[in-house]
Amino acid sequence: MLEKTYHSTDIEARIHAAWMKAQAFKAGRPERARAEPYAIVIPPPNVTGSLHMGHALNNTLQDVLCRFERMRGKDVLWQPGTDHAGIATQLVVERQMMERQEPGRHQIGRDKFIEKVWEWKAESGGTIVNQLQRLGASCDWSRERFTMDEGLSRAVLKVFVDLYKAGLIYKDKRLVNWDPEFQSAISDLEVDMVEVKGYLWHLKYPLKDDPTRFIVVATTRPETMLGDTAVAVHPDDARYMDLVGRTVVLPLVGREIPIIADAYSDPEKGSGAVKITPAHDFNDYEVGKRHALPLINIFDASASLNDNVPSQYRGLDRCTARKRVIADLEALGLVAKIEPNTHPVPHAQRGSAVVEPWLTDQWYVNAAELAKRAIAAVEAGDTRIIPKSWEKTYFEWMRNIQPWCISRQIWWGHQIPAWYGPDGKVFVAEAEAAAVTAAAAHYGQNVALTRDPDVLDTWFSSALWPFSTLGWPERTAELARFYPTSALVTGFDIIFFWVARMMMMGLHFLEEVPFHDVYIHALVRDEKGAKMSKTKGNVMDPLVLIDKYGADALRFTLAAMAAQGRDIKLSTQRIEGYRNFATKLWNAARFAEMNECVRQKEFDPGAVRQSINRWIAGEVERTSAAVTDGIVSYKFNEAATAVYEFTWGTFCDWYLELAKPILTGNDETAKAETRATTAWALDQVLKLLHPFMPFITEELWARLVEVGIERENLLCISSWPAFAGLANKEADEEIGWLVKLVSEVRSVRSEMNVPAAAKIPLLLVGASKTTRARAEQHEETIARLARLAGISVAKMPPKGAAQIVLGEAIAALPLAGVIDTEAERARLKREMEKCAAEIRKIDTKLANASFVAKAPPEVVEENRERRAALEATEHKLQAALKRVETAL
RNA sequence: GGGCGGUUAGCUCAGCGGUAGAGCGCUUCGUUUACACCGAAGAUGUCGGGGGUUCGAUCCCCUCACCGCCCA
Repeated sequence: MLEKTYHSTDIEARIHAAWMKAQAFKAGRPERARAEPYAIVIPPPNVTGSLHMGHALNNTLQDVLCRFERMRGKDVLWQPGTDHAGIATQLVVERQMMERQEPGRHQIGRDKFIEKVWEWKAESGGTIVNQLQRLGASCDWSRERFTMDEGLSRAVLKVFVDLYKAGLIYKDKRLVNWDPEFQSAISDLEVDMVEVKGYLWHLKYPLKDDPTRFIVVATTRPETMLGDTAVAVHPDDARYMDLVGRTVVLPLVGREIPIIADAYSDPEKGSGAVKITPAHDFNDYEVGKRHALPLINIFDASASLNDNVPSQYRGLDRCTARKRVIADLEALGLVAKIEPNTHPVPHAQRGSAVVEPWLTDQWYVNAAELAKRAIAAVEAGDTRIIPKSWEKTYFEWMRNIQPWCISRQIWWGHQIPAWYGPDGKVFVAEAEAAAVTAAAAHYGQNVALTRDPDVLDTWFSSALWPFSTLGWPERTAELARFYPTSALVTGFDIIFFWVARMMMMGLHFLEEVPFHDVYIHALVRDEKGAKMSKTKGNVMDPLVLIDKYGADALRFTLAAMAAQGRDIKLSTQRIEGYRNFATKLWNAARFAEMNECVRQKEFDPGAVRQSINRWIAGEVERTSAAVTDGIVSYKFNEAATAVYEFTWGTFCDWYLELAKPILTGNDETAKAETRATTAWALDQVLKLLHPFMPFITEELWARLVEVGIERENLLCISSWPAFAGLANKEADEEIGWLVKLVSEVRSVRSEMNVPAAAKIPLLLVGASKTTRARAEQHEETIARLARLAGISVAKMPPKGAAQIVLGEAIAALPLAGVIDTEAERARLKREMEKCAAEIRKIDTKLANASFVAKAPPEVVEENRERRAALEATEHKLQAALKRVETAL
């Protein structure tokens, strides 16, 4: 016997264990060898990470897809794993070493340090994997991968070497985002623009040929003036026309630098003239390239001033340098103005150092070349981006793609397979031996080689994820079966980093897109719409919510709110509502159990005779179609809503209520059929709900057959409901009438303040044969649901009766003595007014000649029919009102 | 500055050419043996403003306002 309330915490771990034991999520189950494959690779979470709300949404949606397709009979591979998160992991381990007051990484050396990282990984890495399991993620956990695994590392080496040989990887000196604290290049992804309150300094640079004349430049970073190599003005800026081509003498430095004309300079901003520091600003770098300006690097790796600046500034850090430069310029009277200014400053996501654009030698991927096919594939529809609006973002980025800097000056990661000879010549090979051989051939003798100390960007290995996890570069059976994968589900913030790069690599190395569909979902925000962040303290921990409301409730909430193109503002109230929904389902199952609604083998929903059973079968059919449509079109909210409404609003509110009189009655045939139908319909609910609420449905699936026929399978590998021909017009109309009658009677009772306990008679007036038959057949049910004493037929409504117009008939509730006649009169009047207003609206339409002429005939016809029906109702109401008024 | 998205019931959000919907909250009633994490009934909307297209606009187009995000 089921308990009265569903307790998620009691069952979730047990159900998860059952799934694991049955290996239910293993791809390549033998009985599905011929089934259609369906594959999703998880966007690998960071190995140092823990589950946040974004993961919860992302993985809920993937799980909905996977569980759904698995139930549809496909051979599903949901490939799990984590990435090695080079910088984040190295930081975590270094911090830990520091806390333990152990020697730093430079002291213990690279190999020892890497060992320590692996130790850390073994102990505390991948907690997110367990957390995903708590969410119910049906990944094939036996295939879990890590980007630093041997096989995946081999893939990285091969890709690097192949791309190098193809000239698509090369070394270059360019500006990169440099983290001076961490002393590594970092990716754009790892840079956050933070609005910072600072100043705009207006500096005066004297003209070389007329030191009494100055050009004023405005800057937020005055210390970089030591590296200026030009001043730029807008070509159309009349104020400076005569200055273009002349030179100024850079104060403090004494360097003579040109005044150039470049549209980059914004005449509206500051003074309209801008200093150009090509080695320390991305925009200036581009200007420098256009005008062949020299690049003067003034910082060392820790962003302190180097030997390229006058001696008094050497060795100063950025902050001190700024103060000194300003002080010195002020002393010279060269600061024209200082105004407060808020501007974005790049900060490193990890460690939050101010990022410095810095000129270094790094390895690059020629992304523009690889992007060509990635663009074409989306244009051709080989990969669909859903919702389509994101295509634009994808194309925009791909068409303006910059060389991809892939080297990082850290230790944890895939060390770049490049070796240098004594003269600096580079030998790229998958293994050192091959590099040595190549070097020997080149130099004509054996020479000592030094390996490039840098490692590759973590994203470099993540880009290979859709095929490296399947065994590539080996041509494995999994690769043949599951590549290209079916879908990738991710947030829009990483379209560029995952989607774009996976596309490039997949197309280059496998000659096929990595996935057919890319579903881009929204961001989860707090209930006020703010982005969740640790600093704001508004993060909602999914695990806390799972503990409190159950994984099913959290998942259902996320899915139900995952409307395309809109962020999710999550509130606990909503989760609570879906927790209640789980309890509702639990109690419906409990009711079924108490009434011995036992599953029957060979039950045929198309063969039931009772109208409520025929009706519910049709409703199941409609619902399963709606849920299926919703999921296949990635409209998760529509699918979730459809199954919710059916379960609560149709199955619980009406079907079970209508079934009660039969289940407690004496018609054994009807009772047996209704029991079987209830069991069947409940099974269908469990199935339709399973992708969203896997735990409770799996539990009920097992518990509902404690008596009766055993299940052949766990719910998660049972079959998805797909029916045709169950809908029955007659039954639908009959039950529709019944529902309407009961609702109207309840409504009138409530409005007339009839005490809930009072049982009153109902008289049908002017009812057709069909109506009378329906009333007779369902008398007991109607009486029970509407709390009536009985139903009979009458020629006229008795005096002082409340009257309900229902189709051709009037249902009269003789309430003489109970009823407030004046209230009834008001009620009828209100009803009439509503009718009349509708009729007026329709009349306006029908009186419009062009509406009748131009609107589709079926719309015109529909309006005519509606009008006729409304008019009939109005007449009946009119008559009813008259009767009430004469009684007054 | 460029681009994208939003503005619908008190709140959170669906809908998106032809009778405005849900959940929560609110009001009233109710312990009818599945469920008070419940049931029944009810109230609440110039669908951001202004133009336009259309027989008809919450929905399509233009424009303005406000909010948010991305890029520069």
